[in-house]
Formats: sequence, C-alpha cells, structure tokens
Amino acid sequence: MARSAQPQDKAARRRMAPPMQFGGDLVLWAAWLYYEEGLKQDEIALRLGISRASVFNLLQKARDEGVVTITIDPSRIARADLAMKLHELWGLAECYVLPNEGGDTPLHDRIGRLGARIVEQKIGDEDIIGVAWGRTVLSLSKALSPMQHPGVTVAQLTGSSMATHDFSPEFCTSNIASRLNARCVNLHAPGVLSNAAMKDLLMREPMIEQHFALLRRCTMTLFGVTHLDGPTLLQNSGFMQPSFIEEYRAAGAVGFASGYFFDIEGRIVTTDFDSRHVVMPLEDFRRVPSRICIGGGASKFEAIRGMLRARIATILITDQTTAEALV
Amino acid sequence: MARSAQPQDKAARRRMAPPMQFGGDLVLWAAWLYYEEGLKQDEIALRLGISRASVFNLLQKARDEGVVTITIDPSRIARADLAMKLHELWGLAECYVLPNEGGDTPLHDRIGRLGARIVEQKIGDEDIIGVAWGRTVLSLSKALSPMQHPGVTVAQLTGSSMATHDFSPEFCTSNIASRLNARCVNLHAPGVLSNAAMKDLLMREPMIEQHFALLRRCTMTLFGVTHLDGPTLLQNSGFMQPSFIEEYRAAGAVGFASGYFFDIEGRIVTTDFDSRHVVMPLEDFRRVPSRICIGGGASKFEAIRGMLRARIATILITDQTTAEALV
DNA sequence: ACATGTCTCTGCCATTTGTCAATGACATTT
DNA sequence: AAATGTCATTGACAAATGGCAGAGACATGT
Repeated sequence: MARSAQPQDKAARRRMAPPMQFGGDLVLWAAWLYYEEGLKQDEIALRLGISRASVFNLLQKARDEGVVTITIDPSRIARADLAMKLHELWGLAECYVLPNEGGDTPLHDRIGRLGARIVEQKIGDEDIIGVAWGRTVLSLSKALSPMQHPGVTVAQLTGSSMATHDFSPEFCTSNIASRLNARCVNLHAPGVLSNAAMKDLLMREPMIEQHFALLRRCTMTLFGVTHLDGPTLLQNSGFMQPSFIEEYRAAGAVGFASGYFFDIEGRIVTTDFDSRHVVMPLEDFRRVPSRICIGGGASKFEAIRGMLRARIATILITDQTTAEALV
Repeated sequence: MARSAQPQDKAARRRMAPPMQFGGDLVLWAAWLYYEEGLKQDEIALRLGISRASVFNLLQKARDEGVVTITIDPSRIARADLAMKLHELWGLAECYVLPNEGGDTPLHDRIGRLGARIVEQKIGDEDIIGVAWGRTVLSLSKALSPMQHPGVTVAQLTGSSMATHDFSPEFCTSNIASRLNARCVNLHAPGVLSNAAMKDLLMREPMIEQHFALLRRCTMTLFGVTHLDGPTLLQNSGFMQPSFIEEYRAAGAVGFASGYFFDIEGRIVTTDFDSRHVVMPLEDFRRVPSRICIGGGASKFEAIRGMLRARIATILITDQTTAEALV
C-alpha cells in the first residue's frame, strides 16, 4: 500500500489545489501537522502537494525561525540535586548545573546554551538587563532563540575596550537585544581611562550619568567570571594591561566578575586602578534583584568560589565539575 | 565502525560508573543531551550506559511529563491570513484557524488541541478562568500539557446538569485545573431549576453569591457553541429538555454559547426558561476581558456567526471551513 | 533569444528513530 | 520455597528521517 502509493504521488499532487491553505504559510502548516497532529512527513507531503524532502526543509525552517520551539523545563534542572546543594550551601536564589557528558563543543558554548534557555525563561516583559561581556556571555547571546520582547531593555554594564576580539561589550549587548527584539542601550565610553580626574569628569557627563541611572533600574544582570592566573581575556582583549592585573593579584585578588575584583575569601579588592575604571558602583550592583553569573571550567573554580563568597551573584549557571568542586 | 561497536556495548556499559550524574535524573539528562546538545540516541545510550531503546523511552517520558515541550508560536497562527480577515471583519481581538488537512481524529479533538496551545500561552499567573462545558472544551482540557500555575483559579461558569455524559461542567473545570495545577472552584448548584422562585432563592445563598462574585472577577472565559437543530448536546446531556429548546427556536434562536441563546442576527433571545437558568448575568459576562470561544464544524456555522454578532466572544478558535464561511 | 547565476525542489540512500516480543529482575501471593 | 504477577530493559527489525547531488524554475544580464 505504502509502496504502491509512490508512483501516484506526482499525479495526486497535480490534482491538488495549489497550496493556498493556512494563509499559504507552508512553514506554519507543516509544523502544525507534524508537531501537533503527529502526522508523518509523507502524509504532510501528500496533503500539501509537495515532496517529502520539502516538508523536511519546511520543518527545519520552522525550527530555525523559531516557529516551533523545543524547551526543557529549567526548574527541573534547578531541582537536580547538585544544583540544590549549591543553592543551599551558598545561599543562591537559583542554581543550574550543566551535565559533564555532553557533545564535543567547547564548554563555554555548552554553558552558554544552558544559560540561554534559562534567560529566555526568566525574562519578563519590562525587564532591564545589564550585560557584561566575556566569552561565555557571548556564547549565551548566540544561543538565544528569537523572541518578541519589545518592552525589554538591554544595557551595557561596563565601558568598552578596544575591540581586538570578536566579543566586545557592545557585541554582547546588541546580540542579545537583537535576539530578543529588545532595545539596546550601549555605554559609549572607554572602560578604562588614563587617570582618575578624567573618570570623574566623564562620570558627570549627562549621557554617562543617564546611563548609570538606567543601570540602577536594572532588574537583571548577566556576567561571566574570570580567574587571574596566566593569560586571561582581560589582558588578551586589551581591556586591561597585565601590570594592573599583577597589582590586583598582589593585593590578593583571585578573580574578576562584572567589573569587580575579589580575593579567595570573597573580599572586594581595590587598587588605584578602580579610580580609573568605568563601572557601576558595587552598592548599586548589589541592589539588582537577579544577578546571573555564568561560567565554568576547572580553571575558574577559585574565581567562582570567591565570587560566590563576595555575594556578587544570586543565580549561578555552571558545569558539573565546577559544581562538584563547590560542594 | 558503528557495526563493530555493537558487541562492545554491554561490556562498555558495565565499565561505566553507575548513573549518578545530573542528580540521577535520567529523564532530564537524556532530554538535555538530545534536544539541546543534539546528540544521537546512540551516543546518549553509550554515555549513560543504557540501551538505545531505553534512551528512547526516557525521551518519550520527558515529552509526556512535560520536561520538554514543543510549542508552535501561536502569534504566527493568528497572523495567517484567514485569521487576520476574521479578526478585522468581526472585530475580534484574536482569531485562530485550524487547517483543514489534518489527521483523522475527530474535529473537536483537533480544535481542542489548538485551543490548548493558545490557552497555555495566554494564561497568566493570577488569572481567574471561567469555564463552561462542551465536547470541545473537554477536548481542550485533555490536550493541555501539565503546567505550574498555583495562582490561577478555574471556576465553573454554569450550573451543573445530571451527568449522563462523560463531560459534565465539573469534569471540564477539574480537568483543566489539574493540568494547570490551579485551584478549582466548582459551582455546586443545578444549572436549571424547577421554577423562577427557586432560582431567586438559590441565587441569594451565600455560597452561590460568592461564586458569582468570583465569576465577576474573571479575567478569561472559555466556552463552546452549539447549534439548535436536531439532537444537540444540550438535550442529550439532559441539561435541557427538548421542549425548551423548541421554545427558543420558535423565538428565533439559532445557537447557544456560555449560557446564552441568540438569533441569527446576534440578538439575545430569552424565554421564561431564563428565569430558571443559573448562569452569569450577560452584562457581567461581557465585562470579562478575554472571552475565548472554541468550536467549529460546518454544522455550527450559523451558530458561530450569531455568537460573533452578539459579541459574546473576543477570541475565536475555529477550523478552516468555518472560518472561510465566515468571511 | 540565449546564457548565466541563484534558488528551490526532487529522488535516492545512509542513518536514525520507533516498535515490539522476549527477557530477566524483583515483589507479592500461595 | 515455589509460583505468579509486574514492570523496566533489551536486541532485532521496520519505518521514518536527514543529507546530498543533480534537475528544474525563475530572474537577470548580455
């Protein structure tokens, strides 16, 4: 029956009316029949008068365009017991742990994907999201699926650096904003100035003041962590000269997140450099209700622990290895 | 390579650590690797140390339990051009049209499924949903996927009938409430009383008064439509005797929705019967912001048109044939 | 009018997924 | 202790899907 149907296909197709149904929106049509009504691609092809391969292509398009979305309940991930332990142990509001055994994509991409799912789910219609930068944040931004959030604002948390890499702060924010169809507000200022006086001057600029006023209204922030051993992004990106990092390390700092340095006990570490560093004041930052830190990998363990002790994040997204080390 | 791997599987499995990762939540684990990381079932089986068939079963469980959900963007359905035409022509807030060419399940189940997707997407955390009854509403309730909406209230819109069928008003409401994990408030009163005096008396009962007060706070209602020709559910269900329906028909009524009769022009039709009929006053009903009518099939066309003219619904969910007839 | 480039669609084959009867572990009853 | 029932797991097989190279449609430039 299925066999003998093959030769009829073409004839049957010709007999059919041109595909004008469902507003001619074949992508939608195919997606509905496949995912909701559970028809086989064959059947859909027959009914729509196209080849099965085309149906396959339509379905792929539907997934790409976000007409159909496949979601994994993030609350279930938060309920997984490693996550629960971290949540209790570190006083986190929420915690998400990426399983170790995964594909062979780089870890930051995998964590980024997990982060994307969580951000998608948490985002509210009128949120103001402060976004820092980093490899994992960028991965997250790329993994976000297209959404309609015209009321959301994505704001740059830190000043910019010379973009020697493909992930500048601006790129992270604009990437996220475009996925969400949200407003993007960049901070048009260097992240590091040549002297303290210049910083003070700049901070009084109306445009900059306005931006920091906006940041104070953030409902959510999103940032990575970095450790300070060896060549990290901080220096590679040209954001900060090695000598300054050395200074912080000398003062005991083990990590950097969202603009702040901290030591192994979670104490904030400051040096002269802070007076030239354009960043949201820590008190303001700590007032943001949801502060999402995303990062993992064995090398970051100390930094993440320090960051947790410093209570910089309220929500942590990390990988299994790091999570296990943290309990 | 794939061939020769087969015999190794069992040995490989034995070598593996017991599956303790991801909180031992294999369902979640498999779902993540499959849907997010895009691994093949084979690979997952290998990494988890179970057979591929088990992976398949886990994935199925994940879908059944709602750990993963597959959604079709309902706004896209509303944007399909038939829906747009109805929206403009009838002043509906929203309109959704089910494609004709679908599986071979009964139409009301198919429309119910579409309705379920839309309700799932529209539902807010504190909604109060008034639910009438009918075959399609019941189908909808069965097609809802499990969700967490503890703040939502599902309230019975009309009084009860002798449940000669499997779809009583109570069954519709409790079904919906249990899917949503919402509060279920039933109306413990007959839908039709023997005389007007009895109705008046009953309406003054505190419990009943309370219920109607709750209904006035509804943010959303959900109901079907029925035509009045031939044996409809109204009589089959024992809700209403044929003679009364005859009376309404004699007065020009062509349909019945959510407790009200109306004629072909959309005028509300009343008879003596109304004075014995326990139902939300129409003025109150019309004040509910979202009034979702779900129903289709050629036989209901006239009834649906009358219902639309009577402005009973603000949102219509129907099938393509009916939609085409309505433009 | 013809050539050229760009896209989409097609038909086929390798791979992946879904189904099912049989197996074995474990709990309950006799 | 043996018999029986229940249920998750498995391997083998059938069906469905994904990928791809080439055909065909369509538009644009020569």
